Amino acid sequence: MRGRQPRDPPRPAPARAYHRRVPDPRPDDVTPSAAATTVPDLAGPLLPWYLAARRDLPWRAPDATPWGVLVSEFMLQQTQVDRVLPRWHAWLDAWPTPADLAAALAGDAIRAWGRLGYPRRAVWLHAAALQIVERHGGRVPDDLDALLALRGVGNYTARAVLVFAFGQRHPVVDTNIRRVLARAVDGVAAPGPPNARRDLAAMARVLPRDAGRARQFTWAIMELGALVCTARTPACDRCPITDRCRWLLLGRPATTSRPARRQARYEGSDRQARGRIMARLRAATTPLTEDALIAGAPDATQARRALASLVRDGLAVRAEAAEASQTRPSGARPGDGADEPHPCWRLP
DNA sequence: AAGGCGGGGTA
DNA sequence: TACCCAGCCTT
Repeated sequence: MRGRQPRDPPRPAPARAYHRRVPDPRPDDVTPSAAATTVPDLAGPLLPWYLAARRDLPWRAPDATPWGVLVSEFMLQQTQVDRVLPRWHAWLDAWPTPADLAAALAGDAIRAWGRLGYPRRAVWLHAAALQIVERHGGRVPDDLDALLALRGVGNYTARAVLVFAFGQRHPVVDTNIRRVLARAVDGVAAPGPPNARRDLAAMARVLPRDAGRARQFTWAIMELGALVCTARTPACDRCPITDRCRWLLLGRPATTSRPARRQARYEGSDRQARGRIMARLRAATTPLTEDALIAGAPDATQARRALASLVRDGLAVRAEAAEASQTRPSGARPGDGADEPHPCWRLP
C-alpha cells in the first residue's frame, strides 16, 4: 500500500479555489527571451487612435467609483455595452455603494438585472457586495487576491478593477484583447484556446511600462477589438495598426485552428426554460405555485428541471406557507395535515 | 478541459 | 440560421 505519512496533514480547504487563480506573469515570463523575440509597438499608434475614436462610457469617466467599475464589469461579462448602459445607470442610482446593495434583497438585484442575461451574475454581485462589507469595510478592495476571492470575480474582472478603478499596472485579457493579440502579434485570424497564464504573459509583453499609459492602452486595445478588429468582419481599412499587424502583413490567412466550442441552440434549451421561469418570478408580487411557473411550458419535465436548477443557483426560493395564502384551499389552515399540495416559489 | 449558463444583435 | 458577446463556476 502507499505509505501515506502524516507529514502531509489534511488542511482545511481554502475558502475559495485559489488553485484556479492565475498569478500575474513573473518578469521571467515577460522578458523577451530567445523564444519571445521583439513584439510590435502597439501603444504608439493605438493611444492616439483611442483618444479620437473612443466611446464615452460612464464607467471610464474620471468620477467613476471603484464600485461603479465593478458593477460594469459584472454586467459586461458576456453582454454588450449598449445593453448594459441603461441597467448600469439604474443600478448605481439604486445602490450607489456596496453597502447599499448589501442591505437589499437579492431578489431586488435580480429584478434590477432585468433581461441582461445570466441572472446568476446578479446573485453573485449581491453576494460580492456582502463580502465587500464584511471583509473590507464596504470599500472595493484594491488587492488582486482579495478581488479574486469575491463571488463572481475571476481573472479578467479582478485585473480590470485594479487597472480601471485603481490605476494599477496589470495585464488584462478579455475576448477582444485575445483576438487583437492573436492577429497583430501572432498573425493568426483567431486566438487559440484560452490559457490564462499564457494570455496574460502575451498581454504583459505589449503593455506600456507606465501605469497610466498601460491603463489607456488596455482600454484602447479592448476598444479596437470591439469597434474595428471584430470577430466576424474586421475593418482593417479603419485600423490604426495596419503597418504592424502581422496577420494583415501575412495577407489575412484564414484560421487553421479548430473553431471554439459552439453554444447549443437556445430554442428549446434548458436555458430558455430557465429564462421563462425567471421572467415570471421577476414579474410576480406574490409567490407562485409550481403550476403557475411552468404553465404553458412546452415540456413540463424540462420546466421542473429548470426550476430545480434555479433553486440550486439561488435564483428562486421556497416561499413560506403563510406567504402563499391565495393558493390554500378555503377552510385549510397552516399546519393542516402533512400535505403541502401547492409549494410556492419566489425570488430570494 | 469541458460544459452550463441568457438573450439580443448581426451577417 | 449561426455566430458573437469586457466570463465565471462546477465537475
